Amino acid sequence: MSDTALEAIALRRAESLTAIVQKELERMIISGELRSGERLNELALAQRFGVSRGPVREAMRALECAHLVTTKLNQGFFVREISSEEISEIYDVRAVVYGFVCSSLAERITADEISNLESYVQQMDEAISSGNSAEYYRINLHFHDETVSYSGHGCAAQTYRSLVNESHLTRQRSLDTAERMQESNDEHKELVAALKAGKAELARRLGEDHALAGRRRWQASLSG
Amino acid sequence: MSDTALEAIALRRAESLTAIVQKELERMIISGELRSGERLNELALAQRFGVSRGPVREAMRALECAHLVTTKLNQGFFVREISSEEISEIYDVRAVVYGFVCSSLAERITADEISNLESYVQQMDEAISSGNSAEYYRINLHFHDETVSYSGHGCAAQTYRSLVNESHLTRQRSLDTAERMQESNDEHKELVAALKAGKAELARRLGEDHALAGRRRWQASLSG
DNA sequence: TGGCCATAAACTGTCAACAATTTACAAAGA
DNA sequence: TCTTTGTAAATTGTTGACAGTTTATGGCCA
Repeated sequence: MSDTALEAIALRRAESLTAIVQKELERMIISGELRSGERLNELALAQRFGVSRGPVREAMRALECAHLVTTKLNQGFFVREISSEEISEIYDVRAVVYGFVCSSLAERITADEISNLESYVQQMDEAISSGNSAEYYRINLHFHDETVSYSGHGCAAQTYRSLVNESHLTRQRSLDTAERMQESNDEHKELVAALKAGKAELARRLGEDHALAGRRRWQASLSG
Repeated sequence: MSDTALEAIALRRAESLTAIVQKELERMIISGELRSGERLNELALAQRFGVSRGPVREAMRALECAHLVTTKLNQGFFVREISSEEISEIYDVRAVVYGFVCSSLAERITADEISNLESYVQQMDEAISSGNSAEYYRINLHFHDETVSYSGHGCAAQTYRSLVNESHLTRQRSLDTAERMQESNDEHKELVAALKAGKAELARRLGEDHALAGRRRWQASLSG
């Protein structure tokens, strides 16, 4: 059988409509394409995706469990509206989980991984220099996602990513000034240095503090 | 309108079939009524609950997101099989989250809440005396659930409970010997004392250590 | 003009049916 | 006896339809 035929079969078998719809809805919510509090019309979404309501409802049940949408009986699904208090709480839990991830990582990180992280830090510095906050935001997300990947701790990674996903429900972007971006990236540098030195307890504290500092920057961006 | 009629309407409106089925499936999985790795026949379950396959599938999608079931395309849903490594990882994250919960709680716990916790500790001592490990297990779960409730931290509570739920996928019960139960309850006593004294950092450490000691007891029960 | 009620439209919750795939089973051949 | 192959049964993935609820519309009356 040809490779392309095998690929076609693999693609066909790769995932259900529910999985595809779920990913796309998640993307639309996180990106803000679907706004906070917005009602999700099942039929309209189904037609947009070219599927029936069944897969759409299944996808929404999964997103409900992930706290990205809520449901009211006989009224349907809504993009979750998240309060400042809830965001603040997420930062708390993210902080201790990320602290744990960093301490674990300090004891197992490889030379390649360190150089990757250093590269991201440099790219973020460049993004700051060119005033490209969107680019900084993107690399910053990737930097943290890579650290949790490198930690090799599946449960911590899942927990962390789930909390980050929830955080995206606020459209407030805290890293929008050069000053805050620089502050944040300086913390990255300290953290990477601790990871490189294999100082687990220091990395834990720096990781935790970085998340909590992120909350302070977010809070500052609320008033500013 | 009569009270009973209002109640009936309230009940009718309270939740969807999906929510009811989800709760029941969750209970059946956690209790072990549905075994690890077992395939979940949609039609059979639907008929058992007296509903159609739609609500059953929606419930399973939510449980999939909660990591209680997995899915294979065209093969359906299965109760998640969890490895020792995964259980061990869950203990790690539970530990840091529970440590955070305890430190928060130390700074806000009320006198009533303290006396409740003390009461649970005493009940657990009695369960040990009478050799009732099932009762100990039950109260122990409740004790920890109450501490996270009292913390008032919704996100930490949800995260903790979700992890505890996953833990239940292992049918291994670590608190099956009087020695381990006593050890565990002694830690409870220390923790409650720290909470009572308002010592946040100590409570954090004791909460975290208690969870990690729980893992050691679980590991001991594996070999023993 | 503004509020209220009746009616129609839209939408959700649920179900039953169909198509496609997987699994079980039995017969045929080595 | 052990594969292998082909067929039937069972099961999943998906769809469309129906009932009940909610929301929107419009006329009526104060």
